[in-house]
Amino acid sequence: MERQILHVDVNNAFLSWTAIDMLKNGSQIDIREIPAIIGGDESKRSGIVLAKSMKAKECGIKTADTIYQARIKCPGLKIYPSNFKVYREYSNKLYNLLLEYTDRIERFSIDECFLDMTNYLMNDALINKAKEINKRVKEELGFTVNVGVAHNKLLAKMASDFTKPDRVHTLYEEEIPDKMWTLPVSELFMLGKRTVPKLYNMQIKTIGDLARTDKRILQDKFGKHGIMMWEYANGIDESEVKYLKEKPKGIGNSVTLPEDISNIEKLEEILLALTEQVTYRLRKQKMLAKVVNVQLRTKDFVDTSHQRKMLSATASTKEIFSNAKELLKQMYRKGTPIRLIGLRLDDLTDKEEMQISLFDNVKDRKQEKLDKAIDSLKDKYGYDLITRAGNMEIDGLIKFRKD
DNA sequence: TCTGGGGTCCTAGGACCC
DNA sequence: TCTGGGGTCCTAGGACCC
Repeated sequence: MERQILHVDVNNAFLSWTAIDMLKNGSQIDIREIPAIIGGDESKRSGIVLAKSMKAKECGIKTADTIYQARIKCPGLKIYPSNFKVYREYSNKLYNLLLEYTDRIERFSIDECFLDMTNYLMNDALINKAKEINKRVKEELGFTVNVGVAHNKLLAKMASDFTKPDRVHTLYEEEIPDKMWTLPVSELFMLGKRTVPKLYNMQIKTIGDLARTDKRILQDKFGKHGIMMWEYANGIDESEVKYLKEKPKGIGNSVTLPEDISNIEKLEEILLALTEQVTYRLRKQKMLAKVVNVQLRTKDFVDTSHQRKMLSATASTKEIFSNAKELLKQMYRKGTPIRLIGLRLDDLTDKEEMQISLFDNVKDRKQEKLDKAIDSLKDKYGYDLITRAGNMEIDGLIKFRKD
């Protein structure tokens, strides 16, 4: 049976949401109407463009440009900081409105949703629903969305990416040659800046070129990725709308340091603060982790990571930190200036499913109680006030996250 | 005054086993 | 004297997404 899928994509999400939040707080200007961006903080060495207004886009500013580059492209550019708390709020408002249409909604990111409307509607009725969503979001929530209408997720997503803002587009199978094959191959979902030049060398320049390429040639050159890109180019995608909330597969946190650090003791202190934050989130998920991963980025942007599988899954701050510390020691070359340090936990399992380990001992249980006690203090008095690193300067680097 | 942070999935090579 | 081969697990790194 043919499926009916919508993809709802907020136009310039971070910028639009910042704009209406500012207006709500009495701002006289609508930053959607001027050359403006949402950017990181250059003084914290995270100065990149997160979102741009149409006028900023006309200057040639692209997402992930450095703010430095953006200012050169567009003198007089206005720059505003991001505020994820606000973004989550508006994202939830959108989600709640969409729930009136179906509960089969996959929140693909903070500003994108897939809706499975199969069994609800025929083509024409669905297009009307898409138009209604588009109109209602604008009138009731104050920002605009693009809505893509198709028979699978890939085509719905490609459709919502056509002309912007505030539009509804369809992409049915018979429309693929006109609407999709004519586009440059770089526009295809999952084709990034590494793959596109390789395709260009093979004289594959449009999505149509890719669709007409022998699948086996792509498989030989790109493996599984090659099969996938061929299928996508031909509009084939059987993946389901994942509307049930899934547990995370990994949890991590990393920081770009205010200045490069070449001192392992200092790095360890930051690693402890990261461990505290990540294990706190892990425990909130009621999960245990088996794999610990430490990432370093040098001042020259060389990334390395080392990971280790522990003998048993754990959520203990102490246990995970001791593993992380050893990984750091093992990979850090003395004197190397470090720009970024990160900690990730992978191979997560639900805590309930864990058997009581034979090696479970009094000491471990004591640690668990300690973690629990600290977590509830954090819940009660605020995350930042209760940390083991106990160093305000470092604690300030690691942001509290409410997942 | 260059170049974020949080994820997911895949690959390739080595170790080890039968 | 030549040098199996499949399978799994582990680790490091890469590609892509928003």
